[in-house]
Amino acid sequence: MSRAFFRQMAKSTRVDDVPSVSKKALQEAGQIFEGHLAKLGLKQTGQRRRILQVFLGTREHLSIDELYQLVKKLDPKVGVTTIYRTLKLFSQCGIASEVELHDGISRYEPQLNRRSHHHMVCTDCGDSVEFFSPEIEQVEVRIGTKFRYSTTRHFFQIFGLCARCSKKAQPAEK
Amino acid sequence: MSRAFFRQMAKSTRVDDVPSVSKKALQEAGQIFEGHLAKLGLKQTGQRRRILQVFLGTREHLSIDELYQLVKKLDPKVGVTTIYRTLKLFSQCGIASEVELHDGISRYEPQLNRRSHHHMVCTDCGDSVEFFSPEIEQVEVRIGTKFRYSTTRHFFQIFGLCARCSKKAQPAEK
DNA sequence: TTTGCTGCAAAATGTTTGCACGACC
DNA sequence: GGTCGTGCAAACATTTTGCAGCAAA
Repeated sequence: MSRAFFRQMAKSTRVDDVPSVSKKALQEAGQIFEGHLAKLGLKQTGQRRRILQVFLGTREHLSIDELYQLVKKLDPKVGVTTIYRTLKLFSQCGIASEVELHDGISRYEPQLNRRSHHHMVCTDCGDSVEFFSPEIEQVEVRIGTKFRYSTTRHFFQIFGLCARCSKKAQPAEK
Repeated sequence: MSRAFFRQMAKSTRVDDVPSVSKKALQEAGQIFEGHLAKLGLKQTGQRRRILQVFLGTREHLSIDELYQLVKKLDPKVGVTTIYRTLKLFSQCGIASEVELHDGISRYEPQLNRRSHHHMVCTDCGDSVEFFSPEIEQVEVRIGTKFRYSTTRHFFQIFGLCARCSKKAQPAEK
């Protein structure tokens, strides 16, 4: 029963511009998503499958609109509304995580593929750097245990000025 | 020259509902702000002074509207627009930091008073725990150095289920 | 006196909602 | 067949912008 979802997804894969996903990731996410839908009494649909597939093929923090554009290449008939609603579902079951980049736009990225990477964002020019940090994982575990939370994810982001912008700001500083 | 700002601010303080600020904090922030304005060739105004004063008296992540309501008690004539513009200035010079609580609303909190505390939030019931973690500071420093960013702050938040909610969820899980 | 600031209202942006039709189970 | 999902358009909420009068330097 749990495989139906994945099999159906595999069928609908064949558009050039849409990034491709590894079977394994697709299967893993498909199962999680299917389980989540079942738990809530929701249905599997073509749109949800396609959005998941496209979404999993991405890496960078995607705005709703960017994902919308990508999905439209695979299925021109989808509406933005569906993207919003579906991403909310992804978020709920841990397939997607929301990334706030300071620009007032909601951004999401796949959570399953990419374990724990974080962003450092320049508050002036908006440039960002990606980094990894195992300590952060450990903190999540430690704090979770301490307060008896079963943790699912975390959000960590550093803000500051990138080299260029801080150079620009320095001379005027007294 | 650098004290004028603080002195003027002190004068305008006397409304009951508005949280009070310590002189020290007010002075420190006032100087930073004044310097920032000077650097950009901007002017000191009564509104900016009052907004700073009210803002410094707060602790929790404030939405623009919440701050707006507070400021109006002190000065009923201010407009929201001014709050937006002024908070942007606070942000720029490190007096305020933006806090994204994943609810689509921009929130700010004083950066100078409160050092590095974090939250762990239950995604089911919304309950939250506050905790401190020195490792996180270290990561900020290390990553900042590595990529030549001059960091000003970070945001760290853990998500999961609190003890009660995870107990509730267990039995249904297969 | 010059330049920047303010508040208002209008505009722009991002997101949510109501609804009729269509798809899934 | 019943329920849930979809896309559209309208509604909503938040934030930004243009502008005329006001205030600080």
